[in-house]
Amino acid sequence: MYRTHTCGELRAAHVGQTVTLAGWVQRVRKLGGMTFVDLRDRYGITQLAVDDKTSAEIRSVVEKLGREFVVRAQGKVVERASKNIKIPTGDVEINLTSLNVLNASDTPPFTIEDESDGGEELRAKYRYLDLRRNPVKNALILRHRVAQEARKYLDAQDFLEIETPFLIKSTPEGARDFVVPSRVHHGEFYALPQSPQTFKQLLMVAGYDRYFQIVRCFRDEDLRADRQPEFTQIDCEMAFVERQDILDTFGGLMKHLFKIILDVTFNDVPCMTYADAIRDYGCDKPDLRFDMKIKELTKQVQGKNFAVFDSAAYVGGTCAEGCADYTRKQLDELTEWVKRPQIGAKGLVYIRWGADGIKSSIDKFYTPEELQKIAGEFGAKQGDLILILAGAKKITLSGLCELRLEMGNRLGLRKRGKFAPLWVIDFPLLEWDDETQRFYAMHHPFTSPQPEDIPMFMDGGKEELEQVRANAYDFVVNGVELGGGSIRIFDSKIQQQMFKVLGFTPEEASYRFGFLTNAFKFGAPPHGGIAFGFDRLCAMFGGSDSIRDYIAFPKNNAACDVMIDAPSRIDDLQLKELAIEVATEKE
RNA sequence: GGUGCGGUAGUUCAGCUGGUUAGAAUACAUGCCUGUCACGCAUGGGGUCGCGAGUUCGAGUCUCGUCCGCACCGCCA
Repeated sequence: MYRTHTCGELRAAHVGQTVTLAGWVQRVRKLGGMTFVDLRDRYGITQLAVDDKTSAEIRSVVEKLGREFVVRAQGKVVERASKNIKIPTGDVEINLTSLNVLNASDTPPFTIEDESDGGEELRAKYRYLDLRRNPVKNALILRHRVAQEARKYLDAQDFLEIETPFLIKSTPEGARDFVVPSRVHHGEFYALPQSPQTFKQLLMVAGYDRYFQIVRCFRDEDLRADRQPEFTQIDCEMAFVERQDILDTFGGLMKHLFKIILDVTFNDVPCMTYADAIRDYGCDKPDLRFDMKIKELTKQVQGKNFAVFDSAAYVGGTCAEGCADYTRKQLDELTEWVKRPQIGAKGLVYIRWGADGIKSSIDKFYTPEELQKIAGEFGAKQGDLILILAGAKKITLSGLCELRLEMGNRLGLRKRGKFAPLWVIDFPLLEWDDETQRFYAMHHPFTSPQPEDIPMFMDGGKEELEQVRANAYDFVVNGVELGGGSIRIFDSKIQQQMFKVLGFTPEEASYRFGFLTNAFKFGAPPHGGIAFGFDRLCAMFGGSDSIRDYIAFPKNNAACDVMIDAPSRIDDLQLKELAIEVATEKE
């Protein structure tokens, strides 16, 4: 037996016992006549003590210890002469009776401490060392707990966890697929699932009316701090449900997880339509921890000879409370901020309601009364600063969304520890793409239109189709999209119309999705579902904007695993077996 | 595909308008130290300033290119 206890469990109550511990050397402190060794494992740190009463043999072993050596230590638990209240095992230490080095270690390239001296790149390369650090370890423990709690909750509600295949068929819609060549069928390819979407629908046809899976999904798109090419979803589907059943069931799951993981209680999750979200917040995932609603001013401000406003398709603003004391320099800096390519605004108009009355950057064009009226739109009061953007509607609204979030940050309104959950509903079903001159499904091609919009969907023209709302919903917390889903189409006539609207010929539709439409001929129940971004959920629980530390072995910005050096070339024999030739060297 | 920031000791960084032998902290090594727990003290080794061109009497510093990392835009049904 390598050990009798872990390095995290010994307390004063164990004093007098002889124990064996095994772990990694965190640090050796030599004080001349005495030496202390911090021994670390997953569970904690226990101090080993060596003094002149310790055998010479042990002392010579201790002499040679280095950081991260793996050792096995045997000895008696004793009460410390000077206790360390900072760690749970701080009342005791081990008087060594035996010490073996199980394995030496090279000096690690960065310190294995909570505040490591290692940069991100280095820690990524030595991820197995980074994983020894508490912040990463705790993130993975948190992830484990969230997964277990989600399973427990869903199991108790009769959901079955069923695995679906990873080697599936490429679908043309949506994100780029990761593709796997077939050795047996030259020139043919599997795709890795972007989500188990069609399989969970087939499970509904099969009668497994409550399904879930904590499952890896793959999308070959560029990365972000909150986006990895392989990521994990809590994927769920139910049969014989309407939208409200889904919102209740999975709002319940979220409530449960927030309560049990963070001890945060929220009441029923409010609903907001997509149209309202865009109108009031400029985006489909508003951060509702603070107000600062966006107001449209287009009609009100036009016709006063201010060309910027007169030529704009949309003028709108937001009110930053208590910011009237912004200096010229701060306003200039904010103007530069909105003009960055990421925001893309042409400029920034302000109305400042200071102690000396209302001043603005557009005083030439608007009377104080007119400015006052604009201020009134926002319910502004003395001391407030109104920020206005103008331009094309879509880009201006998204600029206002970013500006609102930025001002929210500056005003400290986006507090950690505060959670504002929200259902966003009634998304548009379709999006027109000018480049390819066709509609794309905003969610996916199996999303049902809202029941009352079905007639419009079945025989509407382009204008009508753009108006059709989807029976889809997103779960948003603090401006982060944590999940989304929809009620699915189960009527084959509606599904055929969907394929037609998306520009598939019946032959194409049958080639791509025939397996699904065929299945639907054999008694498909009404069904719908949702998928939660599990990594994002964990990052939110852990208070991080980045999901990387909640994944044991994440990819870097360029989708590489720098530890194992993937992706990498494969040898010619492998290529030959797969009947693949690499066309151009990417050098 | 694009924008921004960064790349200097094992590591994290400083290094001003170009100018002696490129510094600090930490890590590492050695010695001293009997209650440390970020132990302390002393000494020491450690550098192709990412790479390649260019400007200059002279480049870590300026210019161009290139590679790498991070954040973001596009993209992500």
